[in-house]
Amino acid sequence: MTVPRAETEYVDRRSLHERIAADLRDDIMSGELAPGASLPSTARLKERFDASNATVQKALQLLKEEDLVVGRAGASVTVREHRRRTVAPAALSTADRWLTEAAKHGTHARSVLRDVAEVRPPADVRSALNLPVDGTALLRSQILLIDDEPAELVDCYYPLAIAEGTALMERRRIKGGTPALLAELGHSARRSVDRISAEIPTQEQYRSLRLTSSTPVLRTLRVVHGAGDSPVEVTVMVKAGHLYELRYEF
Amino acid sequence: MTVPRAETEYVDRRSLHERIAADLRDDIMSGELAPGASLPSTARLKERFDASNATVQKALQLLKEEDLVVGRAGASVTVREHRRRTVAPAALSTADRWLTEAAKHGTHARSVLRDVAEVRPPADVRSALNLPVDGTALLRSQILLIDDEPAELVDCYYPLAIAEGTALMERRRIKGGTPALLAELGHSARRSVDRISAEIPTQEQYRSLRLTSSTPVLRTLRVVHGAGDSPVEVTVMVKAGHLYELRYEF
DNA sequence: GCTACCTTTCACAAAAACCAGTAAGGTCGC
DNA sequence: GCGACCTTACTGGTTTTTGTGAAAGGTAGC
Repeated sequence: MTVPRAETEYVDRRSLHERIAADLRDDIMSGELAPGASLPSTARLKERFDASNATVQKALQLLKEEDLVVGRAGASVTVREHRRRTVAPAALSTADRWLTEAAKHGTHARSVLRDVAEVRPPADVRSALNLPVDGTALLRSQILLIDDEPAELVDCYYPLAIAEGTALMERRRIKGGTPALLAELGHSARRSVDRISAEIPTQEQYRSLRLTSSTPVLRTLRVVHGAGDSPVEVTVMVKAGHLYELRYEF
Repeated sequence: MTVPRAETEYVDRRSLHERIAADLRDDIMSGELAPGASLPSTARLKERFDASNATVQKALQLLKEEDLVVGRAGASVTVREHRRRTVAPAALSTADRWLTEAAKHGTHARSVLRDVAEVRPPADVRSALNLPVDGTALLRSQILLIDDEPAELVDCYYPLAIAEGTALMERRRIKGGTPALLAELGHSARRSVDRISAEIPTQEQYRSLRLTSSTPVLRTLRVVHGAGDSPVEVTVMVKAGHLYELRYEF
């Protein structure tokens, strides 16, 4: 019968090995533990976190599954090469720019068109498109693969008034990219607004992005405005948190 | 003795009630379930997720702890008012701008100076400041409170060459804000670069921000460049993921 | 080859997650 | 006020996870 005090006693409810992993992960991601460096030994970590051998091991197991560290029996657990993919909004704007960008870094990237359909978009997209509650839009759903690993989910929504009768409605890749096509149609982008948030992945996202443990996702809701500031395209991009970093300059 | 197939069988390893909470949370955050709306009944959720009564309740319990929903016995579990705080980079630049911004929205915000000290900054900050591995910088660590709830951790790092002998080194609030002071010192901001990532909170962050369940955090590493493009200030901002949304326009 | 240090693995107690079912009691439309 | 539907709470029982401690076995320097 423990009596929790209101303010003073605030505890982390995650399991011990998750907490240990969280702190070590931060040391790695912040660069405190650089790639190639060794983590403190199990004995040392036992001390630092006041945990048992196996619990520390389980924490390390999590980091291994995230491909952050490798352990060799007898030697030490070392930090792997893990540079996060930095992506600036300009590079984001089309999947194609993306692909060429990736090629420069020696990685193989490709996008797969998952679905093209007229759907009732989620409420936040709907309001960005100025649609009524029962309004529909054209959805082009893609998934980006880097070295054949799923890396990002991209859902592009277009107003039907714009998409109707164009190549956008066809279930195949747009040659030259959608921005070029939209520009041809007289809807070139004048202004873009990104809204970024960190989310806990849904089951769908978890499976599609092949996430491990409790990785968060980075969600970007992009509204592209055309002439007269009317919305031309709304894109929802969901990336695995540990793979990406967004870069904005101003 | 189950034989896991390599590619096809990829499963979500989170506990069932966490997965249920994740999907419901997405319905709420995307606006699918608007504030005031009722969630499906326990019986319906049991069906939808193929779970038992108690498991569904546990999922709902998580959402209640996040203040996303309220349940009244007999009636239904309804979505609470939860508008996320949207914050644009301009409004971010000083804690003071922040405070006046908050006042406009009828909320009470204040910042507490936690610490002022010369420290060896984390590696990513260090490299942004062009410091050697053993270099130090001045840290001004603050925490932002909104309605007396911790909302954001702000760590500002300044090169010693700039901070030395100025009010920055004193353990008290800067009148007029640090940007104004820096400008006076001849280090006005010419260019800023933000790098945004989603992270799993460390134990420190978890406790300081009073996080619940497995909420991620939104981390912004801002590098402010002055004349000659030399770094004048590096700020690390860590916000609770469910409270914030970043907005960038270009 | 020896030794110190390290990771890894195994056996086992305690805790929790989960299920099925039941029951108490609140809310709302009729 | 009645009944349908709802949230909440509790029981008992199985399975999985979390945690501990000790032992097995690899690595590297001497």
